[in-house]
Amino acid sequence: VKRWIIHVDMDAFFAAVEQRDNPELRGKPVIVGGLGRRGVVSTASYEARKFGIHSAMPMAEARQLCPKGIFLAGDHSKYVKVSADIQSILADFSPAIEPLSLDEAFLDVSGMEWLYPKPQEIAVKIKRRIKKELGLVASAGVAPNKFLAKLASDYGKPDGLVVVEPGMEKEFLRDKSVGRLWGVGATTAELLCSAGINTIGQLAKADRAVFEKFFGSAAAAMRALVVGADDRPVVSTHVPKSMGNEITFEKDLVAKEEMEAYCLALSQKVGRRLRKADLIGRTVTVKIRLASFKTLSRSHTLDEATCLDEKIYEVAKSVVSGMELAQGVRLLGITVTNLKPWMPQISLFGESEDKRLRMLRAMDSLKDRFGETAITSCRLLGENKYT
DNA sequence: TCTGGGGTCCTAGGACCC
DNA sequence: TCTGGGGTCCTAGGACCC
Repeated sequence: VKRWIIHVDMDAFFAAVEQRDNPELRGKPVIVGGLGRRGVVSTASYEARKFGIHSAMPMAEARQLCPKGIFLAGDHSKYVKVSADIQSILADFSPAIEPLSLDEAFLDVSGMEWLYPKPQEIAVKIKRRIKKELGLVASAGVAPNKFLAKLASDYGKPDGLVVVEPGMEKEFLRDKSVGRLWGVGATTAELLCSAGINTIGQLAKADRAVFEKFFGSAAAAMRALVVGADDRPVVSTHVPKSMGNEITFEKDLVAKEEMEAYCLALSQKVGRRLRKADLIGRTVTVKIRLASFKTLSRSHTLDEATCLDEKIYEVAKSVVSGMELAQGVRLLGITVTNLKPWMPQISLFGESEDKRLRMLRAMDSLKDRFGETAITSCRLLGENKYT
């Protein structure tokens, strides 16, 4: 039961889209990310990477490294559209597509030998079409499973196409660092390093007890992964488990009233997204990051699931007002979990809440048609600096 | 150079029920 | 009279991913 999985990953996606759409940016260091005081780098073009700039780096640091760089806020809705264009190209090659983010996806292309004797022919065609039709460069990895395909696409970047043939798994993995393993991040990699384990090859030689110690319940899966075994299927249907929005302030907040105003704006954002997705949720979680960077979360589970702004806000507000905060607040977030589909046929709310839902949906559609500023609640009038 | 915003999954303690 | 054990839900925190 041999599988062939392709992982397609766009090169420097956001920066590449900006360079595509503005020829003056081509060949130059372009950095897309937050432009505010506390912004971080989202994507750096390859020209910018030469200066040592990379994703998640604070913008201030990036500016130090490359003062002449071109710094852009980026345009998320544009990237969503380009992502859809990429997906529709992928859909011409297999119905089994699993997007991982806007710029990468897995494809299961097993059993297509009658059309393409070799799976890399599919990857070549995909790369060619993305280049020709979208003017963008993608890297691809072709392998018997997801883990290897993802590693392979990364290995050839940029403009790469790397195939891992069955039987070559261990050799391909041997010298890769343990941090490349799925689920091994900075914390675990550091622990492994301290134990003298730096490469996947070294980890593969370790005995069972070592895996138990470092990975606990994931030990068995990890032992499979280090020898290149991974039977996770490509799953094309995704059911969201949570939906949330958060904001980091330019200056830390101290006043509770200000925090509550942001709670309202965030609740409205989350509520609208829930309604758009036809979802309702029972648990509201408020996330607060203090000036010290210590992060707190407080959640409350309702009796009935909701997608109404004011229900979410009510919980968020009471949580925030009840907290004793000895420090300024640098981040505030609201997330709704415990989600389930909202059935338009059945009224899940009382009559007045159904009415309120119809009102909110009408406002949603006005905003869709005329823009976010088309309509605002009285509560926010005069305070729209928060939205 | 002080550290974004969108998520997923896991753990562990306590409440609560039978 | 001084004490069980399993299952499930809720909550808080943390690692990890792009």
